[in-house]
Amino acid sequence: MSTTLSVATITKQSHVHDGANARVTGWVRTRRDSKAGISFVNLSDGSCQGVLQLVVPNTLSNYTTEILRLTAGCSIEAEGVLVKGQGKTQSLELQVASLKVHGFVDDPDTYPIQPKAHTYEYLREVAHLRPRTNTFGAVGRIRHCLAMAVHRFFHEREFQWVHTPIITASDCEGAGQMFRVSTLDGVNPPRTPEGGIDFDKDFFAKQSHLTVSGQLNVECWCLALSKVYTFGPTFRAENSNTSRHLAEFWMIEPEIAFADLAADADLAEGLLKFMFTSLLSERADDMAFLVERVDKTCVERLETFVKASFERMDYTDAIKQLEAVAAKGRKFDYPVSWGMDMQSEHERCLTEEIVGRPVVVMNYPKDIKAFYMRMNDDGRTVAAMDVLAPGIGEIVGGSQREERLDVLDARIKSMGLDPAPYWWYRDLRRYGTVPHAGFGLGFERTISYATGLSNVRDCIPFPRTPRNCDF
RNA sequence: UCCCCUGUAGCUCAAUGGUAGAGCGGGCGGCUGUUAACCGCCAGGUUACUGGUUCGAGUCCAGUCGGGGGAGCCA
Repeated sequence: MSTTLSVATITKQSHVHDGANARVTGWVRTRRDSKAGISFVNLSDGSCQGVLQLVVPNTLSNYTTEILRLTAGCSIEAEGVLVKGQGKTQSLELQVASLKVHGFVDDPDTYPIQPKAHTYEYLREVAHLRPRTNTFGAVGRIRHCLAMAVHRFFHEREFQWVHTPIITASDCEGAGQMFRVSTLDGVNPPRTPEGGIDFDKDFFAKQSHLTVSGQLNVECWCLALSKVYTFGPTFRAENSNTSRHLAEFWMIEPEIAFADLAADADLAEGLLKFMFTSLLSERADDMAFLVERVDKTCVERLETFVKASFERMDYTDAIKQLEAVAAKGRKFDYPVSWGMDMQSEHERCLTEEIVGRPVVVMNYPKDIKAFYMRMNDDGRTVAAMDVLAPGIGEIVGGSQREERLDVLDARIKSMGLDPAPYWWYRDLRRYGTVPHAGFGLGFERTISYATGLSNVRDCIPFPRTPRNCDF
C-alpha cells in the first residue's frame, strides 16, 4: 500500500519523494493522449497552485474504458512511482500503475468549469464549483493563510481571542441596518394591544438581530484581559451594491487597554504588515499565479507595503492637503471643507495621488463620528482613525474609546441616544475604567487589496449581497 | 436607493436595420513525452423575457428580470 501524498508535499519535497511509491487523489484538470501509448493527466487536489502530471500507460486494464473518457472535473485516485519528468519541467510526475475513477463528469459538454478563462461574474453563478479554478483555489488558500496569520500575530503578542456573540439583543450598535433574528410568524405575528408586533412573545422576549460588530462586547473583555480581539462574521442589512460591500463579511476587531490612538494605529500597521509578510512567504505559488493572471502588481504592492511606514496625518491636515490640490485644479464632485465626512473621491485622492501608499487619517470632527469615540482636548475632534489603502479605500476604522463616564454620557445625550440600553457599556466606565482603543479590519477588503481581485464577492467563498443568497 | 453600462452557442466574444458566426470546450478521426499541445471533420441557437416601430429587429423604442461599474453608507 503506497503512502497518500498531496500535490503540495510532492512538489515541495521532490528530492525526498523521487523514486517513491505514492498514491494521489484529486480532480482531473486536463488530459492529453499520446499515440506512443500513454495519456497525460493533470491532477489537482487543491493543496497548492500546481498540478501533478500523471503518466498513464495504455496497458492498464481500464485504459480504453475509463482513462480515455476522463475530462475536466473527474475525480480519481492513482498509484504509481514518482519520477522526474521528461518534459520541460524538472518536477516529479507519477508513472501510474493503477488508476481508479471515483466519479465521471456527466455531460462534459456543459461542465461549467473549463480549462480556460471565465469571467468572475459567471463564476459567481457557479460558486459551488468555482473553487476548482486556479484563481479561486488560490484565493481560498490565501484567505486561509491570512486568517492563520491573524491568529498567530495576536497569539504571539499575548492577545486573547474572544468569541463575541453573533446574535445580539442590544439595539445600541448603530453601525447600520441590522438583520432581524426572530422565531415569530412573519406572516401573522402576535400583536400588542396597540397593534404593534409583540416581541415579548419572541424567542428572546425582546427584539434581536445579527451583530454588526463585536466591538462593544469585546471592550468588556478588554477591560479584564487587557489585550483581546474578535475574528468572525458580521452582518449588515444595508442595501449596498458595490464591489466593496457584503451583507455577511468577516471582521477582525482588536481592543487594547491602557492604550491611546497612536498605539492603535501602530497595532493596525503591525497587523497588516505581519499578514502580508506571511502571505508573501507562505503562498508564493498562488501570488505568482495572481501576478500572471489577475494583477501584475500585487506582489510588488505588498512588498512595498511591508517595507514602507504608513503615513500618519491628522484629518485637519488631510483637508488642508485636499484643499491645496483642489486649488491647483484637481476637480472634486464634492467640495472640500473642514467638518465634512470625506467622500470616496477624497480618500482615493489622498492615498493614491497625494501620499501614494497607505495613510492613517486621525482625529476626525466629532460630529461625523460615533458616540463612543474619545473626545479630544480641542472639544471639536475625536480620537478616531481610518486606514486608507490605494485602490480600495478604507480597510480599517478605529478609535480610542471614551473612558470618562461624564463625557460619554454627555455625548450620548447630545446625539439624542437613549442611555438606558447602554447600562452595561457604561458600567465599564464606572468600575475601573481605563484608556483603551481598538479597530475593525475588513477581512475581505484586505484579501481584495492583497490579491488585486477588485470585488469582495470574489474574496469570500459564498458571497451574500442584496437579492443574492444562493448556495 | 440613485446614475451609467450590459444581456447572442456550455464558456469568451463577433455580426451598417437585410442569410446568426469564430475561438475555446464537447464528440469523432489524425499526429505527438504531451504541458490550458497541434491538424481535420461534426454537433451545438426561441439572440434574457413581454410588448411596440418597420416590408424586415440580435440591432431601434418601452417595460420587466438578471449581471457589472460608479455614488451614498461603511469594513
